[in-house]
Amino acid sequence: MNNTRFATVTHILSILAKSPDEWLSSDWIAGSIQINPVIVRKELSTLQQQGWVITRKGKEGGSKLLVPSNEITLADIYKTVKNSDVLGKVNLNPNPKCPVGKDINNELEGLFVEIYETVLGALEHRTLESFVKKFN
Amino acid sequence: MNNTRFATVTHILSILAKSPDEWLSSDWIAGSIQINPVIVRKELSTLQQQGWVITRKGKEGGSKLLVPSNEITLADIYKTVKNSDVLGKVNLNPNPKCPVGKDINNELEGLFVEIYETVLGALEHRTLESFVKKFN
DNA sequence: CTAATTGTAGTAAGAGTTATTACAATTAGA
DNA sequence: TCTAATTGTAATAACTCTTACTACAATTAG
Repeated sequence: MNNTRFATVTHILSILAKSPDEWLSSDWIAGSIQINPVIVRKELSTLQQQGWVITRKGKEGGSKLLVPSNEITLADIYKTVKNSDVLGKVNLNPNPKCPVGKDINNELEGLFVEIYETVLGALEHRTLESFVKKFN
Repeated sequence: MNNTRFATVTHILSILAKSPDEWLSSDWIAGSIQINPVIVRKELSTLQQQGWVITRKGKEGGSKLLVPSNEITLADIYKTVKNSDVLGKVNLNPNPKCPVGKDINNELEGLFVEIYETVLGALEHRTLESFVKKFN
């Protein structure tokens, strides 16, 4: 991955988890991450689609966690933001007349799945709750 | 990662491993991957720096493996081509006045290292030799 | 009614990726 | 020695992705 979405979403969720009873505005959250509030609103929109967050419009609006922080794992977050494979992409048209070219994409894609599952395994046991405990 | 370098380098090494006694030209290799020969020459240049490949210029030139294919693991290849972390990048300037912003980059970077090592662990037991056995 | 806030479209700057052209340097073999 | 094939590498272009930012309609509390 070559973006900050995992970091941004994890930061947003951490802040929400620290104040589970307050409606926090996108401007306030953006001020902690020091990024543009529009980015925060876009990520909050995907977090709503996940069912993790509820958002209220208008004055005194903002967002809140809808799910206990021990029910969200870092693996869940990774699944939500992942947009590329750990080992990158396969080449589009390897030559089918070559013994290697003919089969390499099958082999690589199998490997990509295996590595993806390995990463999920390493993230599954870590919850948002345990991640947030480190901040005071 | 968001590029094809792992796939390309693995393809190049696989082809070299299949014909360990021949000098294979970048054009020939490029024809199997169906990418531009200049890309292949660039990757061959990094493979020479690794000490994995020897290249001969001029007419009848080309490249050959310099190391037995059971001494190169997919983890070695990943280390060579990796240019981003599995979980992406941290945000550049989280707010130090916020308890989360103050420490999140340390936490995330520790996590990134842990995931990197997990991926290496999953790739270490796979050699180029075993990978190449699948092609005929 | 007012002020604060979300939702979202549109645009722009910058970085990274791949393909491609071009050509000097090198080398085997006739 | 000459020729043809090949590597090494710089330069450029097209394309995609990422982030920042502006703008503004829609919503809502007080």
